[in-house]
Amino acid sequence: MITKFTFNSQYILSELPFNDREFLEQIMVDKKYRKNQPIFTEDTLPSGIFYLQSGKVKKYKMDNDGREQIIYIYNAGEFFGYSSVLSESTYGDTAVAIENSIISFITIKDFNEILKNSSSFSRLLLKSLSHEFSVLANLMAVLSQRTVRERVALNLLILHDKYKVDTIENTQILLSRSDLANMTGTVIETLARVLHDFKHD
Amino acid sequence: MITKFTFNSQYILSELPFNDREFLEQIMVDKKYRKNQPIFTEDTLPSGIFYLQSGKVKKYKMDNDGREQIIYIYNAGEFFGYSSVLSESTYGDTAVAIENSIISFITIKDFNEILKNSSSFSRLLLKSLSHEFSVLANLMAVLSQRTVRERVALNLLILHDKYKVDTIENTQILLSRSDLANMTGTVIETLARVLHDFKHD
DNA sequence: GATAAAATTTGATTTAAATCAAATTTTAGA
DNA sequence: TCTAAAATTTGATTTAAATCAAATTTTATC
Repeated sequence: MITKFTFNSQYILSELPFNDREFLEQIMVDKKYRKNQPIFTEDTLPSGIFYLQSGKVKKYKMDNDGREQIIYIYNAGEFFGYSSVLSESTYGDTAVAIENSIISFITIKDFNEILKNSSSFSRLLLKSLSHEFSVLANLMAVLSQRTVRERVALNLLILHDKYKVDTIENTQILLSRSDLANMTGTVIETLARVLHDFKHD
Repeated sequence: MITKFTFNSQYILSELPFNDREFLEQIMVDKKYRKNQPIFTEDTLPSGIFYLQSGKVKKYKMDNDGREQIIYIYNAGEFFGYSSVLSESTYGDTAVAIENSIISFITIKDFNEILKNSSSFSRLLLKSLSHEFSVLANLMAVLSQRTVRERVALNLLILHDKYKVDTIENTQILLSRSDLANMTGTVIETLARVLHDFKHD
């Protein structure tokens, strides 16, 4: 059920043939990002794609009034920022590290190179992107049809899954109220009230 | 601006190398669909992909209470239903013809064949799918951040573009109130009121 | 460790939009 | 063309959630 709301590009690296994977790992360049540090910004041209080695990254769209709608929160092992490169357009959203993160970068040139040479890679990307498309469609339906309470509950489930470590009991969701509100599509006051109510259950 | 909200897979056919296009057009099988006839249904397994020769098709998700959220309305020249095949999953939504339509069908077998043999085709699909992903992200932000009035106005612009014929003046949006409401994420009563208000402007 | 700043919670009020209900108009079928 | 059914509009009311405001708690900095 939760898979309807989570991307799964993690399998790209693991399912890639050895040679392709070797090449990819050689050309990736790691960089550390501190919490709150931007990775790319809406409406700018992409210079490559990203692979999240560790940490968490939020991707959001900002409206005219400065309200942000979080589209997705990426977890370790996921590729991101590739759809703008593939569609040959500017970034449609902004990506910011919400924890200290280590992110690998692959230049457009290298990305196109591997895309050209590896049909496995492009096939895996197509598969991953198709799933991501369905996730956004599911999120769309939730945003328009479910109440704030239901959306908060769903997002807590999704986040629990993303933040889970060794044992389920130890899972802590280290996310600000404003990020959770911006994921859910509500304001922080309403979110605080809903969370308060949930504690009685 | 409107391009942020419209798919553009039309270019796939036109940009395809001659041989690939020939092959594709040979294997496509046309079928007529009457208004309101379903094309595929949520949670069923895909047996191929579709190309809309003429007419209009809505794709929507149904929630438990029977409310539908329209994800997209396809126009002539667009491919659809391919993301479920690519992600190797069941259909995440239901497609229904909202006008009498002619739709070409390509079996999974043939689709995978051309995908394997034509790097142009897979590259074009990747490009198209990436754009479609960004469209859904944009729609998500609109659904969560804009008022009903704003969403209705935006959807009228989008539909005007989809329904436009020879001259702009002749454009008629032949879409039921309930479909427009389900696109906008509202109920028909509210939609009727908003449209009433718009007529004074 | 004290203090300021930021984040979160709680309270009161407003508002946009849904719901419920009924009237009117349009469409389709006999 | 008449009639019934479906679609749309209009009206009254309710409700979920946003907004405005202030208090409290947490976090970061000197």
